[in-house]
Amino acid sequence: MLDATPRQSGYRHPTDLDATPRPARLRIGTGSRHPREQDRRTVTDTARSTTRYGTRPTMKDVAARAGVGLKTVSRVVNGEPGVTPDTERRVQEAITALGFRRNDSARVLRKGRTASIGLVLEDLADPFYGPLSRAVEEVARDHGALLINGSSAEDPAREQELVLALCARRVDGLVIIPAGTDHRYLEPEIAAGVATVFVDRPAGEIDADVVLSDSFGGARDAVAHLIAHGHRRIGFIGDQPRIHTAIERLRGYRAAMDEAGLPVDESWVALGSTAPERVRSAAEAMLAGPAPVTALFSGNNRVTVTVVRVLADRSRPVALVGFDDFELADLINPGITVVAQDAARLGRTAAALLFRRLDGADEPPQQRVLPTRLIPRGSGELPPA
Amino acid sequence: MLDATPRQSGYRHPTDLDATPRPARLRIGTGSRHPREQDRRTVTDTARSTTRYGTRPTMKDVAARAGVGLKTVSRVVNGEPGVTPDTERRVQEAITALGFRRNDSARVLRKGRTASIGLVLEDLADPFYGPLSRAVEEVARDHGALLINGSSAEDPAREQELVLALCARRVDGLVIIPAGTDHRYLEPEIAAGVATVFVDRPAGEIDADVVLSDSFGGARDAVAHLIAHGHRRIGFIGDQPRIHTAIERLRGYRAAMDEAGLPVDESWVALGSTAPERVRSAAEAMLAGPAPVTALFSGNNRVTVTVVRVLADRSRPVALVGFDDFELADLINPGITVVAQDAARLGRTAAALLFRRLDGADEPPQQRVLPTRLIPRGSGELPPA
DNA sequence: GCCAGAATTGACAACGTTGTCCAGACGTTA
DNA sequence: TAACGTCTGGACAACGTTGTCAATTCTGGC
Repeated sequence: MLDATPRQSGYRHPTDLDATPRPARLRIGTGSRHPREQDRRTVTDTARSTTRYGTRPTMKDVAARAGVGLKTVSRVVNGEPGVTPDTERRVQEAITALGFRRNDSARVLRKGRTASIGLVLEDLADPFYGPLSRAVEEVARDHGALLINGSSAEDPAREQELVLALCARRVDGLVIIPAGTDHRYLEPEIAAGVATVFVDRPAGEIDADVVLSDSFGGARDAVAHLIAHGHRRIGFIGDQPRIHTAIERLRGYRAAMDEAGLPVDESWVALGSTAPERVRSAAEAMLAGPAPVTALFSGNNRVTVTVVRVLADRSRPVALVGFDDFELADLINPGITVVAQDAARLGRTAAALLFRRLDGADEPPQQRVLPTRLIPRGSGELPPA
Repeated sequence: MLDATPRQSGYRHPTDLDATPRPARLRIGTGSRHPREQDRRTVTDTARSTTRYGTRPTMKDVAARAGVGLKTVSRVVNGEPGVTPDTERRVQEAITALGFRRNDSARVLRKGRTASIGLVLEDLADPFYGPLSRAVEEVARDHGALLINGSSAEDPAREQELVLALCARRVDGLVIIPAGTDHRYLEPEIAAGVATVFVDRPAGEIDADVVLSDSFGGARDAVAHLIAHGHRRIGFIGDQPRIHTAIERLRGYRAAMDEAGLPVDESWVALGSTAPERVRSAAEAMLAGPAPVTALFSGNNRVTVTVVRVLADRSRPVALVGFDDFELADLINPGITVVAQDAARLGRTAAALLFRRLDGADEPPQQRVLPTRLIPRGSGELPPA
């Protein structure tokens, strides 16, 4: 696990994300620029070609070409008032001729704001996070900000690495789907004004805004639904117990069983990796033996998919309710009954909260819990076999 | 459509992405910092609190606190040699005490490289792009770079806006899934050394690296597969003709029909929006009438999903092959036969090419075409009804 | 034609970092 | 002890932009 602060020995630039010893470094196409060349800018502007490789015109170049002062160029570029049409035209021509584009790095340095926010999630390739990320992006766009995102791969160390790299880039705010359980490393950042909102799972050991789905309630509904359809032996396969939602959903499962006065055999509960092999063996274990479960509740979309495959291989029908909706769930036969959470809404809500903070809202950290929705499609309404 | 270069009247900062007139601006929590306050840094370091809101310690602060020079702090932070262990320890303590984190904006400005790349795609929420984005991210991570991504929503103006905003941030390279057909606006950027790789669709009007899937070949295989199973009247529903892959897949469709000596009734071909309603009505039109098609070839995953829904509502079986694989395609009954392209591999290939360029590879632009794979699952093997 | 006041313009100093280069401190050798 | 390297540390000037503020040019009214 990386330290939150730089060390000398073995210290790596926070953006040097590669863990391999390979000395992979970015280099621009021109190779390392000899320092003496840095003075090239002082040659007459006619010596500079628009297409000179690896060199970009600056406002100074534009100013020289247009025969105006540096600040005037800045004014034109930023649409500030106080420039005569004639001057503006000359500057515009120079800008076009040189292919100038303002260097936002310098702007950021000067202004102190980056108009960008960071999103750290588990895996962008997961169909649950795509819409969430897109929703955050849209809100950011509405506020004129860009989105930088990174996947933690459910690894706390990598999460921290990413978050700190984003902080070093001076993102204005962070939306985090936490992998780790201790976020005290964020304290100096938050104190320094980086707005931070956690999504899907609460922050660990610090007080911060959180937007959650109602995992407990959704899970309880799901299991109650199965019970209502006559099931007594119900299995639960969930994610690693380190993950908050997994625990909450397990709690919901137990609550529903408890409320119905049903005992829970511990062999009916499997928390762990969502890797297909593990889920498969867990499901098969629950479905074997003299008193197999007659229904399964799966803790997230990845688990559900694997369980569906397992059940497809069997003749005896087994009821199934999955947490998370997924595309085409209605086209499988029977349709898969799910507890749907609205990923896009999670993202939108979190991003809206973030920008409220950035706009100066000074309220205590809040926790928002979004409701889930049970969608019956057939698999959850199968009677016990 | 935005100009490629700044104008005064109505000019918007390239990162001011919102198209609405609302004056949405980022503001940090502390409100606008009065310029006079900028001198606060010269007060004694004991006056600064670690948790002072909205203010971040700089190397200068660390240096003052550790009683060393500025450059020494820089050396420690960057793990450069030439610092005694004792000095290093003092600096480390100051860093920790102040919660210092290097400001990468300043670093970027000084060094000229950002160690970040941009990815512009159509829609992050599309399950095809999630894995692609993740693959690009992984390669970037291996090279110590961060990924900034944006969705163009298939709008050329928005694509350009995004790309130029990324250029203003001085990303080192760009991976673009183009929405537009004219990328000459990128010429100055490429000339300035921004490595650029296009993915999924070729660049318009400029010469650049491209990584594609074999749309033509994949489509031809798909349709030939249907023909081999006895179909003579085959419909094709694809994306907008503006999109390169749509055209290529149509070409593949025609080629297969042609090679089999089959005529193509123009009512069997529908290119246009992939919005569900449109696809639905297109499919229903092809399936109606006295000589309906007996098989459908759908041009991408969104189309396929809608077509599957349409076919699920009908009693007469209709064969279907879809371009793009998707999760659970095997669990629908019958399983959906698809032409699979490897989105992750597209992303990996493109990113690898990009970093080759950044590492100084000086080859002419190249085009890579990745093969597709026909996966028979049942729906494509149905005989004509 | 002259002056006040407004409008335009540009010089300059930050922003926080890193590269260069020089000044001391220290240890070694003659 | 003097002369010589080597090692450490720091002063300083960039990087490209924007905020301040003063200088300059224009305008209109007399």
